[in-house]
Amino acid sequence: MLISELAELTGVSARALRHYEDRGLLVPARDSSGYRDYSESDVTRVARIRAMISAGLGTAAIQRYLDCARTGDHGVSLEMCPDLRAELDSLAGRLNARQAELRETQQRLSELISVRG
Amino acid sequence: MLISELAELTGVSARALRHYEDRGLLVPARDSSGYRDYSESDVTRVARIRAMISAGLGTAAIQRYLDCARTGDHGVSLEMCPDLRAELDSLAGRLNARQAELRETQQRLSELISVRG
DNA sequence: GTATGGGTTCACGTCAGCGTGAAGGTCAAG
DNA sequence: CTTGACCTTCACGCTGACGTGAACCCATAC
Repeated sequence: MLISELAELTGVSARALRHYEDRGLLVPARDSSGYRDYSESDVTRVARIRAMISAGLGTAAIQRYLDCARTGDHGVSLEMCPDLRAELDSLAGRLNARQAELRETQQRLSELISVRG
Repeated sequence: MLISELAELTGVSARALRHYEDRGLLVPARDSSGYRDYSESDVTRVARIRAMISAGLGTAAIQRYLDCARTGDHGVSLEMCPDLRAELDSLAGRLNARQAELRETQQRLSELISVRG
């Protein structure tokens, strides 16, 4: 199918799909005139990519682990690959750190507001 | 005093101090040879700048409101300027939104980890 | 004189996932 | 033939507080 069709089906912009190709996440076939030709299975592949992005994974990490992912009854899950567990734990740690920073920022902001001059 | 001295006193890099000057937040005098010549009061001014940055304010907003700030017994506080209240409330709203997004991300990540394949 | 250890002003790099034209080829329809 | 709606490949813009050389001036000690 054409890129606009896959974009429609997945709700992901055509630009984003091209971006995924640049990152090596989703490399479709090409027809005789150079148009990208996506398969049906690419719909679920895009879903996996989106799930991992929304979980905070970068495209580089996604490329390393995308083939560990599968779509099950309860949404997207990941078959364990070596190092994947560590990578995810690391990411969770960074998210927690960011969360703590954000709370600090909110705290300082509220002080700035409430203390008054 | 020289830029390196102020940097040492405040713990802010010389590059950052020059950046603040570019943004119009801290514009020191110059000596006969063109060197930046900071005053003692610039130490507290840098503290105010850092406090506002760490509260999530951008340099543009800081420039508009820096002179509303003062250093009191309980840290940095802000004298109210017109529009400042609204600006801070707006910022607080964005921080809350970011916080919510982050929690969503953490949620999706934990699902990715716990569901298993 | 010169080897240092400052200082100065540009100005691009960083981090990242796309948005957004720009310039031009492809193809079904009027 | 000519729209017009797609497609293609660049390649800069965005968000923003700095990091990091590059190339050059200033001052002090040797």
